[in-house]
Amino acid sequence: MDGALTRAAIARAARRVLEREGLAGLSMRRVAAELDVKAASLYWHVRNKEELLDLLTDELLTGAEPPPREGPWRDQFREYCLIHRRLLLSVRDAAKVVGGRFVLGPNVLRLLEEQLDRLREAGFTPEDAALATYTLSSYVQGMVLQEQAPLAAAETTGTGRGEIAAAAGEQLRGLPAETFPNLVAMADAISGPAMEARFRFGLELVLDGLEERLARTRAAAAD
Amino acid sequence: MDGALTRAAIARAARRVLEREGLAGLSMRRVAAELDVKAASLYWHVRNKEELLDLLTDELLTGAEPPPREGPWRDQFREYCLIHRRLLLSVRDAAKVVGGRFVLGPNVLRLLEEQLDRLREAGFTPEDAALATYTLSSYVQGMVLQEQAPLAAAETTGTGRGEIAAAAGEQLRGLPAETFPNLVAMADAISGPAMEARFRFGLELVLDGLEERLARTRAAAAD
DNA sequence: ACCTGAACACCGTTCAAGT
DNA sequence: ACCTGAACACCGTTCAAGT
Repeated sequence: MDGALTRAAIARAARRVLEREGLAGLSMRRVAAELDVKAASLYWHVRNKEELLDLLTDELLTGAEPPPREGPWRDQFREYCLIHRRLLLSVRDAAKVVGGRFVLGPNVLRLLEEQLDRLREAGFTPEDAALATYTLSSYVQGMVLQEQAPLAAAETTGTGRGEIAAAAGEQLRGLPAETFPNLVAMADAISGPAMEARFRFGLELVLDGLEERLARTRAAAAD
Repeated sequence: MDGALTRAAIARAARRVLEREGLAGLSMRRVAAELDVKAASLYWHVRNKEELLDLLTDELLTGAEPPPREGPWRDQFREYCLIHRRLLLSVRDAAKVVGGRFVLGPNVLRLLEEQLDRLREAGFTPEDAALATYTLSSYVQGMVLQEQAPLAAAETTGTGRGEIAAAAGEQLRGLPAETFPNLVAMADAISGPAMEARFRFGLELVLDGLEERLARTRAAAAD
């Protein structure tokens, strides 16, 4: 089934290389080698590396299954975002690949369509529904980008992943207290919270905001 | 003043190269050339390119001035985020450089200290203040990353920047209406809103959520 | 229509050698 | 202490040539 050299096969091969070698190791030559082919061959199917990364971006969303369509919309969208986060986290450097890329691939379209449908059903206006999806996906992407950053840093410096947070705490505590009183005093509060807790905090803020917005929409419609 | 080859001078040179050539054109050799020096020389001051990018990340925040410390905290933080956004937008590929990088440079520390101070004064707990800054900066970064993406795409494809949004709208409208009813029907609502409007929408959601959170904190404290 | 060999102009990084 | 020349092992991309 992998015999044919197609765009889909190239995307899957790129994914395997990314998982194994990271973004820095993702070269046209290695993706080609993964497919037992020479680098130049890829250029028949793909304009350049940018386009290959676009294919890879949609490929990375392949496993994404929407949460069950039951219960309050708020719970559904919390799940949506947690799933999105876990998916990105599950592949090395995934957020860096996806971030800053404008792709309307089949998986993106499928997920977007489903989200918009649920938001409309919940009572959001078309404009608010569209804007809500932008907000949520940007937040998830920005947050996972931050979350995967220390891991990348740990790789280059050779330090362990968990130690990075502790090291950050140390660094903050060691700052001059005259110029950075808050950073010193709040060192634990800053470096302490686990990544998932940080993620959930902001997520609930956005969901709170959306709920208020929906309430106002309904009140206006009732007039 | 630029005679000495220091880490600060290297960071400034990297910024100039980034603005002129973009992230793809930012090579050790070009940064070195910008300083009338050979690439190998940089390695005396900097471990590797990753570390140079870390320096550049903090350098990119150099011009960031906090908004005046007056009026409601909510207005102050709206301004903070708008400033942060404009700053990133003002340098080509800035979001891609900053994103996914864990840097506690002088500028980051200075801005973070100031933000935490204002949040504490507004009545947030240390934990909530720390979490709020994570949420806001992740959101800004994720959003600007999206915003700079079409520009990057326009460069490689040769299309104009404004046309990209229109093209996205066209693409959505042209989708099969049976499988993507919402994407087709809402094509305008999705591709229409200007970038700053999209940014402000999500920003107000987060600020709404923070306001609620603060109200609850105060209610609990009053008991 | 699809793949390859060979080449071009670049990379990041190292290290012995210079001053 | 700081910079360079020269080299190494890679890159992305092109294109004439093969089948």
